[in-house]
Amino acid sequence: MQDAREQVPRVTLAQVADRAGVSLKTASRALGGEQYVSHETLTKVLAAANALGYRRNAAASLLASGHLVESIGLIAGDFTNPFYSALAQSVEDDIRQQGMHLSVATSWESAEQERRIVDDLASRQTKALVVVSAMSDHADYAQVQARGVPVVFVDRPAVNLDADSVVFDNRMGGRLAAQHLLDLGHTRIAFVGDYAWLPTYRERLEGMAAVLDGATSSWRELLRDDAHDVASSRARTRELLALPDPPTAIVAGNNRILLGVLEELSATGPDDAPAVIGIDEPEWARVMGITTVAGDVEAVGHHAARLAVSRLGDRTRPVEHVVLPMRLTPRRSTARHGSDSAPLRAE
Amino acid sequence: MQDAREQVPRVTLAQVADRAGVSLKTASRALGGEQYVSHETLTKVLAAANALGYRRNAAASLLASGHLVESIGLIAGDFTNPFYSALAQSVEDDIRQQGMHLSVATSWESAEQERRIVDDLASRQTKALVVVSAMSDHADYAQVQARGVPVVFVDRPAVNLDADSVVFDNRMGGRLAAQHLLDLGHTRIAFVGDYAWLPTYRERLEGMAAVLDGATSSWRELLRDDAHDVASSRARTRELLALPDPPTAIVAGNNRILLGVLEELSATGPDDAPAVIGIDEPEWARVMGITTVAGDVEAVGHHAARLAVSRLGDRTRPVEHVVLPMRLTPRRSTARHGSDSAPLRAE
DNA sequence: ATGAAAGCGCTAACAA
DNA sequence: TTGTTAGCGCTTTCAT
Repeated sequence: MQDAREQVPRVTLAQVADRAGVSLKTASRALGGEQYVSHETLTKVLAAANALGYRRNAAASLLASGHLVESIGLIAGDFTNPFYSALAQSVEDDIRQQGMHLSVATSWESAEQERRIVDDLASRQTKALVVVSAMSDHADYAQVQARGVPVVFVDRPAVNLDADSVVFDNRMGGRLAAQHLLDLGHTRIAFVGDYAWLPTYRERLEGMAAVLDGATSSWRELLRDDAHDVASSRARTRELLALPDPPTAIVAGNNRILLGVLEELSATGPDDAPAVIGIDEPEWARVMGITTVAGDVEAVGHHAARLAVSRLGDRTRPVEHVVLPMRLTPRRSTARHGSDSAPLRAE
Repeated sequence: MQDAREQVPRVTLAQVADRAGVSLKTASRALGGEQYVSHETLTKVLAAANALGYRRNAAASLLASGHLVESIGLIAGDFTNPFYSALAQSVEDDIRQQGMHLSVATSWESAEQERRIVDDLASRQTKALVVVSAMSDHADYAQVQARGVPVVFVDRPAVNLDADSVVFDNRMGGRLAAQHLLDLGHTRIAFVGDYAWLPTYRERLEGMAAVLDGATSSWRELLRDDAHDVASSRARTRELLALPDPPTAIVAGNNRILLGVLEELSATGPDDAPAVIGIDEPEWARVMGITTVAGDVEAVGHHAARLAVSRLGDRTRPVEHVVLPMRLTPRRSTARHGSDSAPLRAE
């Protein structure tokens, strides 16, 4: 199938015009859907184009007409994660209003894949990049910027690079979660987190530490990380529940992890299920009665779009770092003990 | 902010080269990150570019280098809906492997918005279109095809147009749901559906009718449609529950609707909560124990990508219509009465 | 309703 | 390491 594309030495408008026996411009008019083409010529040209398998060269068309490509690229983990798809949606909303397109690409949290995509996107088509980066150092992005492509870092700040960024106040998030549980009287508080190299992970942890280090000694034993998907989160949760003295509360580091924790709890089905707090606000948290700590993802998208576009217009403006607050929404997954507190019942 | 972009009369490479006191090509090399540029020149050029606010014209660059833009466009309702984001992800996977980009755009289920997007995408940048169409007639898409842009219709078939399509066997879905409930002894079966004009809605309904029309007379009174979002779905559900003789089972026409139904049930919290079946398979259905009827969304994406790309290579191949099966996954939301059947407990 | 010529802004060869 | 010269494939005038 790829062969099919490569064998064909790219039919041009000139060839179509030739075959149809008309001028270049006439063929252009016909294919472009302009007016002032007789029905007869139209038919001829369309037939010729079809026979030759003609396809307009977008670059040439754009160039000649003076239109700008104006598309911005979004690179994120994967769009199956509602956090990323919500982000994509809000960036798209903004970007399209400005008459630009949004190209999406998935890094699957791989730094190499990210680098490949950035090269591909930035070096040619894309005017600006919004990226949830899987890299731990961003010095290389300086080249991208030097080539005139602004980069906005989202959810995770840029390291060793001067660039716009939009992130949540993750320390605040960690603090809120920990404090809420502490207030409820929990002392055995577990945290199941994403990859340990993630700045979001670290900051959330720091926030929890700020609250818990003085209050309870055990929590660091109840720390689990590297739970980037549902399966690994379930495994970590299983471990925790199997402990001689299992946690009475679990904080799930993001929505994927939360899903894993809940699946495991629902499968295990202990009657004394631990309290649960999820970081992120997936759409199902409300029905499931899960207490969450989250920021406004839409706002992130809007800020990112705004920063990307504004830098397109003014390259000299100083770098901006937007930090958005997180807030806690209490629900029944952390309701007081004695009341109906189990988030789920067993199968 | 838009002004910022329009005021600037588009700086060209030539101007940058001028200002840096080098040749056009040297400037090109510097900005392009090629080798064979002295550090000194590089600095000069970068400074000039920066001062002028230069940004490379992607179209010109692409054209000159002979590279193809090769991006395909996906138009769907909105990517906040997990059905669409899963679709986007699987199309992106395939498309990127072929060295192409995926551009996404949201119609918000508006035919006019869709038309605008199609014009925008198809007439210039995009090589092929994958669309979940909000239109009820697709004759106009013939122009798009005539201009050499293949269109693949996904989830909803093309009307009055010869085009590739990938859809689910929605009648089968309706039948499966209805039969399952009938087998469980339900007679008051409600259906809360999406917009009535949607082919998916109609077909699912037809499937249910095929099973229920002979078996129970009441079900058509328990039919509600036009529930495209969570709020309207909640409203329809509330209506149904308020009926003198409320349904003992509810089929939710898609994942948004399902969420609404569940939210309403959870808020209302009747102890004799109705059985629930959701059409679609959102990631949270398993934890919540919701019986679902769904097809393989990833497969849809893969087929769509395959069809789009293959038609790029062979325009003469006959149109293909892929119909994918749906299957039912029984969970506790339709567990037999007497056992622990409530899908949720009240707040 | 159709055609001829002149570029769009950039990069690939080639030369220096 | 840098500069010169041709175009890339298409759309725009401006004719006719």
